[in-house]
Amino acid sequence: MEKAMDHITIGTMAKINGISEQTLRLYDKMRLLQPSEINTETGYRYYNIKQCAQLDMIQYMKALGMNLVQIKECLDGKDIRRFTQILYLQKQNLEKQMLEMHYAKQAIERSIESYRRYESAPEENTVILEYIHQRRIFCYDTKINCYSYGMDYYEHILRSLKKNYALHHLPMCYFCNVGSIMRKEFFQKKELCATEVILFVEDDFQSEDGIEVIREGMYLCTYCYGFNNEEKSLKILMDFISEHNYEVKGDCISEILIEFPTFNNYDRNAFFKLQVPVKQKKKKII
Amino acid sequence: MEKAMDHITIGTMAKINGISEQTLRLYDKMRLLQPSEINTETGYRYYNIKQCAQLDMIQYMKALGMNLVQIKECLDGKDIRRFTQILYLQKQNLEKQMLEMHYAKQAIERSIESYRRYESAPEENTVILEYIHQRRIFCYDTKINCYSYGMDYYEHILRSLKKNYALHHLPMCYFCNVGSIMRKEFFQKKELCATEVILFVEDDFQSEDGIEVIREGMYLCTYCYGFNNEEKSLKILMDFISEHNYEVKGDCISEILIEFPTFNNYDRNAFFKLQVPVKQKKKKII
DNA sequence: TTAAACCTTATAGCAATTACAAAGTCAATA
DNA sequence: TATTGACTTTGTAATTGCTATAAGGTTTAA
Repeated sequence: MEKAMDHITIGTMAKINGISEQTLRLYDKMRLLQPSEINTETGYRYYNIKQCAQLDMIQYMKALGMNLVQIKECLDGKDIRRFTQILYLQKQNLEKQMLEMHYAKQAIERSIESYRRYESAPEENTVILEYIHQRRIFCYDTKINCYSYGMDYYEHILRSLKKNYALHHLPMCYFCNVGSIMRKEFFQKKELCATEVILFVEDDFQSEDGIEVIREGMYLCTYCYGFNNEEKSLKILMDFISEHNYEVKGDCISEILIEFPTFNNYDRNAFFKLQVPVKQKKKKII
Repeated sequence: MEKAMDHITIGTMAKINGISEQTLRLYDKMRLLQPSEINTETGYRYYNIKQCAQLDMIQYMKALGMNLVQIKECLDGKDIRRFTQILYLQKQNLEKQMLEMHYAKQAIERSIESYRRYESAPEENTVILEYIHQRRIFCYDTKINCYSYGMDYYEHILRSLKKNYALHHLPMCYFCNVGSIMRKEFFQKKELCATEVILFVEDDFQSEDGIEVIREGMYLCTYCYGFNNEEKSLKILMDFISEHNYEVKGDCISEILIEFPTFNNYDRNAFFKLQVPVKQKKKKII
C-alpha cells in the first residue's frame, strides 16, 4: 500500500489512523509518541508503520477515559500492575459519572414533564382532584416558618438547603424541583406554617437518610403563578376542603414545578402546584 | 443572617452559593449575572440576595449539561419554548454519552478480566478444553491472508479496520479486543489462511450489520505470547486435534487478550488465546 | 520550472474555571 | 487614630486536548 513502510510522513500517519497532524505533533512534543526518524535538515517527521501499535494503545486508553498525562505515565512506567490499577480506577470513575448522568437525565425528564403540565394547566385557583403516585422527598427543616418572613428570608433558607444538600452529596440537578411541606396539623388548623423545605428525588436515588416517602393517593390540588399568590391559593384549597366535606389525610405540599428563567431579573417567578391528600367524608343519611 | 440583604459582597455571595469568587467575576464579565450595584469609586461588586435565584437557574442549567453560552442565550431570550427545546437536545445528548460510557465500562471490565486470565494462564502451548459462552463479533474481510505477509502488512490491515470501524460508528474502546478468524475449512486442511480481522462486541451492542454470532460450546484452546509464536501455537492445536480424535465444529479464533503497553516501542507484544470449537469423535468399538 | 500538495514552527483560541500577584479598601481593635 | 487582617480590585497565566491560522520551507509530479 505505502511505498516505504518505515518512512511515513505525518500526513499519511494521521490519515491511516484517523487522527490530525496537529495531534501527532502534540504527542511528539509530549513524548507520547515520537517519530522514528527526523530529517535534521528539514525537520520533517517520519514514522514507522509499527508505531501504529503505540497509537492504538494511546487511543484505547483515551477511550477508557484516561488523560494524556496518565497515559504517558502508564506507557513510561511499563508496568502492567499500574495499568490494571488504573483500569479499576477508571471503572469507578465511569460508574460515578454514569450515575450522575442518570440523575441528570431523570431531572431533565422531570422538567420536560413539568413544562408540559404547565402548558396544559387549569386556570389559577381552580381546585382539582388528582391521583398522584408515591414519591420520595429529601426534607430539610429550617426551623423557621416560610410564611412568616419575606422572600429575602426564603432565599437564605434556600442557600442553607443548597449547602446542606451538598453535604449529603445529592446531585445538583434535583434542585429544579423544590417545594415546602406544611404538616397536616397546621393545614387542618388553617395555620400558615411550614418550616421544612423539600426536594423531590427519584425512586432509585440512593442516599444515607433524610429521605421521606409521600404516599400515593387522591390529592386536591391548585395551581398558581408566582410566590405572591401562594398563600391565597392555599387558603382557597383549605376553604374548598371544609366546604366540600373532605377529610385531610396527610401533609400539604407546595411544589415548584417550574422556575422561569428570568423575566424579572430580581425575583423568582414560579409555577406552583399545591397538593393535599384527601378522602371524601361519608355523607350522613338524614 | 446577613446584616444587609441587598449589599452582599462577592465573598459572601460566593460562600452562600458554594461557588468561587472568580466564577462570579466571570459571570459578571459574561453578563450572565451582574451585581446589582457597583461602587464606582472602588469597583467593589455588591449583590442582592434575590440574585441568588438567577444563580440557581444557572447552576441548574449547568447541571443539565448546558454550557455558559447556551445558558446566556436562554436567559437573555426569555423564551420558554427555547428552553424546552434545549431540554430535549440535552436529553438526547446525555443518552448518547451514557451509551458510550456504558460501552467503555464494558470494555474496561473485559480488559480487567483479560488481565486476570493472563495472570493465571497455563503454560504456553498447553492444550486445554474449555467451555466458552456465546459471543458476538464484528468481522472485517481484508481479502488478504494475515499469515502470508509480515507484521507490517498486518498493521495496515488493522489501520483499514480502524477506518471501516469508524464508518460503522463502533466505539473505539472495542478495539482492545481484536483477533482474526480462520474458517473451519482452512483449519481442517491445516492451511494457515485467515483473511478476516475481528472485533469482539458486547451482547447488547446495537449495530447495523457486519455482526456475526459465535456459538457457545466446548473449545480446545492454547495460549501464547507474542505474534511470532502464533503460528507455532496454531499448529500445536491442529496436531492435538488429529492426534486426540476430536472433530472440528467451527471456525478457529485467534484472540488477542492483551496488548502490552509497550515494552518494546516498535513492536506489538500480545497475549493470544487460540480457540477452536470441537466435539470428541465416538470411539469405534473394535 | 512551476504549481500543487505537502511539511515546518509559532501563535492563539476554545471552555470553565483556578491560581497568583500587586495593589487598593474595609472594619475592628489597640 | 493608626494599624492590622481580612477582604476587594485588576490583570495575567495555567489547565486539557485539541483545532486553526499564518508565514514560510520542501517534495513531487506534470
